[in-house]
Amino acid sequence: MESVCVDLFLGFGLNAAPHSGSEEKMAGREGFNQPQFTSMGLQPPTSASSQEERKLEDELRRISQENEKLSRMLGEMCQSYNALQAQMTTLINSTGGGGCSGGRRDEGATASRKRKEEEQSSSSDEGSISKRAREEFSSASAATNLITRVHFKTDPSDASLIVKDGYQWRKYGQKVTKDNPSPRAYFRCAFAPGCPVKKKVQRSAEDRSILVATYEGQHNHAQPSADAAPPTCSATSRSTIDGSIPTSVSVEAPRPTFMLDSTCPGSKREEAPLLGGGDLQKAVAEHVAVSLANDPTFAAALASAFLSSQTNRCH
DNA sequence: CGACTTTGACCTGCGC
DNA sequence: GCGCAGGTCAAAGTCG
Repeated sequence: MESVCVDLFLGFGLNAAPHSGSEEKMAGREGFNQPQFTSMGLQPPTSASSQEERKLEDELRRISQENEKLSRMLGEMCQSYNALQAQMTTLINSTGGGGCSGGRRDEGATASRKRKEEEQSSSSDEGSISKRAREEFSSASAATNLITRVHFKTDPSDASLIVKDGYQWRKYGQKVTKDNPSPRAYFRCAFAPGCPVKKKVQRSAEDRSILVATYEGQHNHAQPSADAAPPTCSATSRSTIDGSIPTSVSVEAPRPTFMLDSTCPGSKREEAPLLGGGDLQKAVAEHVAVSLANDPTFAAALASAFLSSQTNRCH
């Protein structure tokens, strides 16, 4: 298990000093503003500051401070996470690799594994080969296991458990589960032979108008159609596909990873668990950039600053 | 007739 | 070891 700590001092756009973290730089208005405008490709205001500009500066300063605060909080979280991880490692080492219940579970897993191995070694027909191949695929997908849950808002009168997400799925089973009266449908990716991705679709127990799709694994092929988007895409684009609207997306991973809000377009949801170090940081930066680009407040402030700088240049 | 869906049976893991 | 629940298989049915 590797520790994940993200340097999230957002060194783009609004904050001109990504790694300085110094408050002195923000103290002086000149030192604070100039790099920002130049970093955005804008000319700094040439005339005396108008009231609007001052307002904007205040806003920028406030955002920067908030940014710094969040970075500090994240740093603390990383520290406590690493401390917990260290504690867990020492605990595991001291107990010889597992507790009572875990040991029993491991025994069971070993037993079933042995049984599987026996079956594999004793059989040699084609049926068992394909079965073995499937098992290998599923274990391979388990190695990079990524569980994504997507909630789709649908018409409650529509009883179908079909969620069109751009991939081709083959239904291979349906089951009524204990915790939910509505049946759960099981799908396998049918686009590429050997694609390990599976999908479970079930209506929410609380709200029957919501379809909960659980994706397991990662596609080993490109997305089949461009018009239909994967679950990462915006609700508006998806709602045009089949009328079902994803209301929220969550990602679960077997080891600690940085979670991205997958509801935003352009975020790298499915790649998140594989990322580490520089890639992770890059993805985070991209994600934040996209989020800011979609933030109407930020866009308005940017437009206003641009207009103001242009007006000042003309005068 | 092939591709896809349905559905009961079977398999597997886990708790007791 | 037994029973339960979730997951998967595969034969039968359906559809274009």
